[in-house]
Formats: sequence, C-alpha cells, structure tokens
Amino acid sequence: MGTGIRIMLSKTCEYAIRAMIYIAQQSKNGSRVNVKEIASNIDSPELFIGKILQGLSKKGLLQSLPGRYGGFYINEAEAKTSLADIVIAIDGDKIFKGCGVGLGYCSEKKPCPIHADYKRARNALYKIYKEATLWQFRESISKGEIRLKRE
Amino acid sequence: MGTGIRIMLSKTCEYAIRAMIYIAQQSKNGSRVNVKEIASNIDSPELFIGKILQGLSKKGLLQSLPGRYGGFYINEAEAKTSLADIVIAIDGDKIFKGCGVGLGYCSEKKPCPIHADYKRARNALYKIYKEATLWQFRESISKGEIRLKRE
DNA sequence: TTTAATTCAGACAAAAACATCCGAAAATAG
DNA sequence: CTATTTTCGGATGTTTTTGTCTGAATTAAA
Repeated sequence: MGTGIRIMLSKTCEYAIRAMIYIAQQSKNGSRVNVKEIASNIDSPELFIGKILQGLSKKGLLQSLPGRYGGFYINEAEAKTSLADIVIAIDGDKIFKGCGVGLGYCSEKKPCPIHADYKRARNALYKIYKEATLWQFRESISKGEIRLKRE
Repeated sequence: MGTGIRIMLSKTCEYAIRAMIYIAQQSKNGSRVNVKEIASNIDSPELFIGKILQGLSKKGLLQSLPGRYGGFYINEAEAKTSLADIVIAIDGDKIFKGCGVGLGYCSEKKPCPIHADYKRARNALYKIYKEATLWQFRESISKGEIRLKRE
C-alpha cells in the first residue's frame, strides 16, 4: 500500500550521501571525479546523480569544474559537512520536526499521546546524523571498513 | 528536491492511524461509523480512506459491515492494536529495519559508521509505536486531550 | 586554435504514490 | 419485497518522485 514510516532515506538522499562520501574520499589527494565514475562506484543512475550533485554544488556543499578533465571534488572545509547538512540541503529542515502521528497542531502545549517519547527518539536520530561527517566516513573507507555499493 | 528522511508517516499511514483512532473511539458504545463521517472527522479524502480501511479490514484490524446502517467498527480485542501494527499492515515490517545511510550490505558484521547508534535510536522509535495502542488514544480523546483533524 | 570530455540547464519520460469514479453486492427499515 | 444506504472491487485519473535526453557552455590538452 503506502510508504509508511521511513526511518530511512529517500532515493535522492541516499544517492546524495553515498556520492558525497565517495567524492570526499577521492578528493583526499586532490583529484576530481566525474559523474560516470561516481555512478559506477555507488550504484546509482548516472544522469540522476549528476542532477543531484549540481544542486548540492550550487548550495556550496562541494566544488565542480566543467570541461575536459573536470568533475566534482570536496575540499578540506567541505569534508566537515554532516549527513544532516546533506539531508537539509535536499529537503529543508522541517523533516527533523513534526509529530509522530502526523497531527499538525501537536506541540508542547497540545501534545499527542506519544509526543514526549517520540521527540526524544527523533532528537537522538538527528544528533546521529549531525555528528556523522564526511571526514569520518573517509577514514572508514580507507581502512576498508565500508563499501558504497548497494550490496 | 527529494523527500529525505521521513521520521514521519506517509499520507496513507497518517490517514490510517487517524481513522483507526477515530473508529476505536466511536466504537466504545458499539456504534458503527461510515467513511463520510470518518473522513470529515479526520480531514482526509473520503474515497481514499475508504480504500485504505477496506485493506485493513481484510487483514482483520477492524470490522466492516456493508449495507444501510453499515460502517466500520473496532471491537475490544482490536482496540489493543498498536500503531506499529497498523504501519506494518500497510507497508510490511522491513521499514523497521534497514541501514541509516541506505547501504544494503550493512549489518552487525559489516556495519556502516553510524550503525550502532542508529540502530539504538531506531529501536527506541519502534518501541514507541509498538507500545502506543488504540485503547490508549481512546482515553486521550475522551478527556479532550487530542484532536484528530490536521490543524 | 582545434578537439575531446566534461558540467550545466531545461525539457521530457517513467514509475510510484495519492486520489477518484462507477457499478455491483449486501444489509436493513418499512 | 422494495427502496435506500452502505461497503466492495476494479478501473481510471492526478501528482510527486525518480530517472533520461539533448544541446549548449566550459575547460584544458595537444
């Protein structure tokens, strides 16, 4: 039927995060990567991840250079970007708020039955995404601890 | 751009949960409610919530009776249904699993950098939905503590 | 300066989620 | 039994998300 609770990412966010992690890793030695290479290394549709990165580039989350031998890269400052930053760049920050049952009026003053517990759990999740930086993932990849392909 | 992390519900789930809470409340005195009444009380598209409830009825989460003076209702046993039960009926239980970064291979043996923290937060959320029953909401509504309309 | 390889921009296309329509079957009051 | 009101089932329509195509602008090597 529907899509339900998605304590997971939209495709767009998943692709964006994986691509950013990959680019951050490849940028260590200053090299640029093009969308073809990115797509094949993170298992994503090539033209789609291109579009997504163009958007993130406009917002200053990474650098891009057109033309031959061009591509995308992430500098030292940008490697401090958190997963929460990426999510917010794509969808805005309203997704880190909101009622657990979808009631618009729900608030501290008029809480729904699960309001307090839910808020605590949701904030914990936000903290996790906020503290996870590209830099941190870069280390993990170098050690061979993680892969960016889907399987 | 995309949809991002949705620590919130799809429309379908939101409608389903609000409708179930409303029906449970109205069923206290044994009366049935029809889709028109449900839709107007929870602010949802009438024909759409009808379809959703038909599905939940088939799965045994509530009762339905066709014909004049028919409608939907929830008996005492069904009032023990949790929000997690509703979500699972609509989308299956895979949504309560899955990696926080969307990596298919991510597991205890091959964890992504946020695996452990994320799992803890996700499980806390599941617990909240699992422990929130229709019965519990029924009490809150009677006391006038919550409303089911969107605003 | 030419050429090849790339990002960029905007239109287009496909798939999934959300929502509606219509006619049939069922139930009940009168 | 009849009339009325409801759910049920399947097709259809709309909107959002996801994914693709095409051509122009950009860059640097040769």
